[in-house]
Amino acid sequence: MEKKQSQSVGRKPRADAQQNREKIIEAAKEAFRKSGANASLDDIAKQAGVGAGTLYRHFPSREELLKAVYHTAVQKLADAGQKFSDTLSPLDALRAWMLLFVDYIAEKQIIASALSALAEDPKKTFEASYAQIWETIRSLVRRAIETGDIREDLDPIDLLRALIGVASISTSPDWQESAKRLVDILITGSQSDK
Amino acid sequence: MEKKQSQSVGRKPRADAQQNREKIIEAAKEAFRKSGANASLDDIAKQAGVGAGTLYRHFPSREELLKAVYHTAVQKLADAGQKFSDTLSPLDALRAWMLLFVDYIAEKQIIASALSALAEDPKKTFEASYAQIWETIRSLVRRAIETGDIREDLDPIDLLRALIGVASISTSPDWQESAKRLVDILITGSQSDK
DNA sequence: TCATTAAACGGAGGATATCTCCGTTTAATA
DNA sequence: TATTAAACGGAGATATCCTCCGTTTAATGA
Repeated sequence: MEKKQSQSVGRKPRADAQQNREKIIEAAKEAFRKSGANASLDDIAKQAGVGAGTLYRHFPSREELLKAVYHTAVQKLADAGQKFSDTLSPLDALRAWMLLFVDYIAEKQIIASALSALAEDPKKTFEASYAQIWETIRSLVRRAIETGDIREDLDPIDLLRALIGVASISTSPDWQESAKRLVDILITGSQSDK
Repeated sequence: MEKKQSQSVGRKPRADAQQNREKIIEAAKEAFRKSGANASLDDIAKQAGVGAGTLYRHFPSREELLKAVYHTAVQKLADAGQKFSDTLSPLDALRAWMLLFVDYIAEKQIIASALSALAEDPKKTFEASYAQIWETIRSLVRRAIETGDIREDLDPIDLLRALIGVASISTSPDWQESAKRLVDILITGSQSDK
């Protein structure tokens, strides 16, 4: 027998595949934000500069695409937490991350409710992401407590709850502004007494 | 001028219109349950035995139809509360209603998340229904307290929370059974000490 | 009971969206 | 550079949405 199947296990994945995947997710994020969760998939493909076939190969269903957008957002949030930790003071890092979290909630609203409607098991879909976010803020807060910038008795979940709460009320269209002001208040209120 | 517009304000609405409306809601309820919130509207019309035009005249959008299904369910729940009050002992009435509430949650899950995804303002969409349900259980519990069947310090909302909680966990497909067993436990636990 | 009429009906069909199929292109490999 | 398997694109088959308008029918009053 000669070479047969060179080494079918070991061929690098094509670079364009991954790129296209990312372009599609980016276009989808925009489209969902602008047109809601029912945005045309063909349009998203067009916007991303790929054929419909490519979109459907990567994401066989709308649900898959929504999940991908969602998980990408969560991943970015976690990555940003790490980056802020590495480059900013503990307090500034926490503040910066909380501001980012506000944007994230805005993005999430539409995606999350669409996913709840479509997903086989919404619970399972979100579990991993909850954990990731939780871990990120926990780490940011711990760091700020260790340097004495933040009160020892601060429970990180209180911060998340406050932000999510504001977003949930979201009665006026300027809730994002209000949420950002809240971040300052929370940061101030969370600092050590001295 | 002669008769002109007989009395354009005072002509009875046609009986078939209301009937068709109800047939459509019934068919939609089934379809959403079986095929999810994206069930084909043309199919629903067919199933209800009406033309597509009729469906769209009654419910110009999917959202309108979902709302109608939802509100109908809530209304039935409230009506049943009244009926149980009139025909059963306070304790049996409360038990019967809680069992019905379990079925309602099952129905609601898919509708509610679809509505959250579609509705202009989900909050507003649900507010009235919350109030209606709240009022119903409050009345059932008060009645049972007055006859001494239920402990005076029982807060009705605890019962709702417990049931909704079970439904939200809903990890296994037999959660409805589990919820029904819970009803018995709750009823027993809520009775007066003597 | 019957003529009148406005309301309601039905469903064909145009517009739009979904999703597949397959011939073509291209990145990896030797 | 030749080979090849993976990835691509987009035409078009299928499905769904939704409107338009000719037809039917329930209410009314003579």
